[in-house]
Amino acid sequence: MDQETRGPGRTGKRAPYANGAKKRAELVEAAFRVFAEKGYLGLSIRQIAEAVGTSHTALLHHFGSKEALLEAVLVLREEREGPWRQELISEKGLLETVPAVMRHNAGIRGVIHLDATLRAEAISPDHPAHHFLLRRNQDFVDSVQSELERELAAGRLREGFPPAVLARQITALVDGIQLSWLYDESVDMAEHLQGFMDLIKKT
Amino acid sequence: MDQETRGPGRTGKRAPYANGAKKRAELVEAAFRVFAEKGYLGLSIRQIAEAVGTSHTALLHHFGSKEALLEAVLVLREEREGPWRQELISEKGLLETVPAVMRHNAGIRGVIHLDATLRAEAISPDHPAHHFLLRRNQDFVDSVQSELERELAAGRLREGFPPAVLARQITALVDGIQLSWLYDESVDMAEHLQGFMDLIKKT
DNA sequence: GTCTATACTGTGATAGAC
DNA sequence: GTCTATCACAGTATAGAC
Repeated sequence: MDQETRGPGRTGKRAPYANGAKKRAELVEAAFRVFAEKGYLGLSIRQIAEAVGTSHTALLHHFGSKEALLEAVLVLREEREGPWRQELISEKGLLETVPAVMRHNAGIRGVIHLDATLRAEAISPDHPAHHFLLRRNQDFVDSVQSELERELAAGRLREGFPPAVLARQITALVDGIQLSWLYDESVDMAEHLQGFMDLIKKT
Repeated sequence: MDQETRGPGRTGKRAPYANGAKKRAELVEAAFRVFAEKGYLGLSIRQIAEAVGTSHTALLHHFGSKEALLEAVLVLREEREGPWRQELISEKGLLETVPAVMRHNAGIRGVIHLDATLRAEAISPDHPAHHFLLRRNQDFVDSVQSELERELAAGRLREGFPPAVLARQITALVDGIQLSWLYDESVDMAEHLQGFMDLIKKT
């Protein structure tokens, strides 16, 4: 949650996670792999700990709660994929990037499953991951919207459809299609997003 | 789940739920009201039982499991709203009905919350409500698709966009926008669905 | 700082008395 | 049909060993 910018703990005493940051990072990494490979099927922290190779209390020592661990996994994913997405956007533009992201997501089912589950669980404002997920979603909407404004200014979009609405539609479509796909993998996520891009493109 | 057509139990002995059906229906009705009014916030069956006015074991006796109760609530909702939706479609057509349904859903937040939560929880195929939700979703996609084909044949839709893809996009958009709205009620669900309808309409 | 051991509360579920 | 125990399991909190 609150990992302020702070150099790798040289002093080794004052700050929490001064040396523990390394161990913590390993655990998140391992947990990420467990989710990505074995999927998210209502795993208890005891099961996660076993798959990762520690005790469940050790996990809690580093993360404080189960939800905090789950959130840390999603943060890791964001850190890992954010730059890659941004690069792809500036290379190929938004209209090609979104379907490409969907193709990529089809390869990390467990993480997408975790994402969908946590997002529904965290609807209540007092859920520990609520604000993180709300912010992440809003950031995504904002980033899509600014790209849409660029495309619109370049004359590549149909007129009369406000980017703010289109941005939220795209975001919602991603969420909804991922849910559909989690229920039935024969749903082609990229195709459905590509279809939407074709709808808003100037003919 | 398996409420076959069966007259109100006259004999009062052989069939399960012969007399219990009345009590069961009351319980579902009460549970529905609890969700619609107080919202779904990780309620335990003990809390639901208290709000409904029974013991949690009585609920389990009638429904077998918590998920079965939740599913029964969604079945009740389907039975209640299905006919209304169908009527609206034949009156106003699909393009006006979908936004109208979103306006209606904005008035039953707790049920929408329950729906979103259960849908994410039931992704795993061995979840008790998995097949019900998969079928309900597929039925919705099919029904939207056949309406789109009618609209297309009537010349009211842009050409080159297969109804099968559009139908799934609309379904996913409904799911995704409802999620967005659960996080932030200032999101206008009807507006976003109306916007999509405008995108696929023939100009 | 890191981890183990242990116990506490609440969950969904089951068995059996009435 | 309903209620009283009781169950195994969940997430969590704390004390203390290394």
